[in-house]
Amino acid sequence: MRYSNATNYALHTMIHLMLQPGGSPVGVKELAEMQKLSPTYLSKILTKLAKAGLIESTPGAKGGYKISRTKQEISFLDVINAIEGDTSLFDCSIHHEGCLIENVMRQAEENMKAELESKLLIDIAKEAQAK
Amino acid sequence: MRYSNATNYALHTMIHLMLQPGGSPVGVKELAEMQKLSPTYLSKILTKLAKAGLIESTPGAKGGYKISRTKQEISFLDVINAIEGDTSLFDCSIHHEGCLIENVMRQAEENMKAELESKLLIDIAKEAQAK
DNA sequence: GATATTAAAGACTCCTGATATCTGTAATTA
DNA sequence: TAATTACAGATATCAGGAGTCTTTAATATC
Repeated sequence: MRYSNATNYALHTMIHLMLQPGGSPVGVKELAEMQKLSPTYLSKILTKLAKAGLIESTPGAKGGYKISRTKQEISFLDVINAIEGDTSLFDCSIHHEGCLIENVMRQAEENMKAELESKLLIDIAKEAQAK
Repeated sequence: MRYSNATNYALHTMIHLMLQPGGSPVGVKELAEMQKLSPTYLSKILTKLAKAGLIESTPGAKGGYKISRTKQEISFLDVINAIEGDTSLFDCSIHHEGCLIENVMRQAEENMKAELESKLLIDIAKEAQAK
């Protein structure tokens, strides 16, 4: 099991948008070329991010995408949930109520999610810019 | 993304074997009926667990499977690694060296793994038995 | 208002891996 | 020897990931 490629693309795209000077939106074509993806495929990912409220889209000429929320608010977990959906890593289909094994797995999952929620994109963006 | 059903079956089987009195092995048929699986399918899962050194198999009449390691040593992570393989949840295929995003994801994964390594099957087995 | 530009949405294909069963073979013990 | 079991392999099915193409809707600029 592993996170999908789409999540990887989404994270990189978000970082890139954050490093964009001014409020001018960036077109899908430009974003797609950077990661060597087809614009239509990346569009699907961007649409998910937009529906989650992480970015804003403006159609038409000179349109594109830009960060919508205050940059300081967006965490890794926000992006992951937007793409993967917030499903749980483990469901015990055998015992339908209060499986002890499921409890342990859920607890471990929470530990990971907590870490991902505390990490903000803006910090990584600044770090990347410094290089 | 989620853990496979096989991991779920493996965990439940391990707990069951731990609660087995004495050192007598348990046959596949009995283990399979309990989880309503075909014996051949469960055999594959058991083989993985055996190759990982978590259980031992004795063929022949009155044969079956039993816990091999000292019970106190086996953690959730041991079982998961035996079934899922030791893969990482996130690989950045874009930047091949030192991706900042990958670093964050790996750190979060470590948090989860640490929790799963600290949880021992024997504790859950005892808890289940108390009920 | 017409046109060019861009995002949005849906249908579609391809492929991998998970899930699961059945059959047959080899090994071991009663 | 006969019964029981592990073990390997082939097969079928199904879901989801990955990605492309086409059409539709919205916006800005001339």
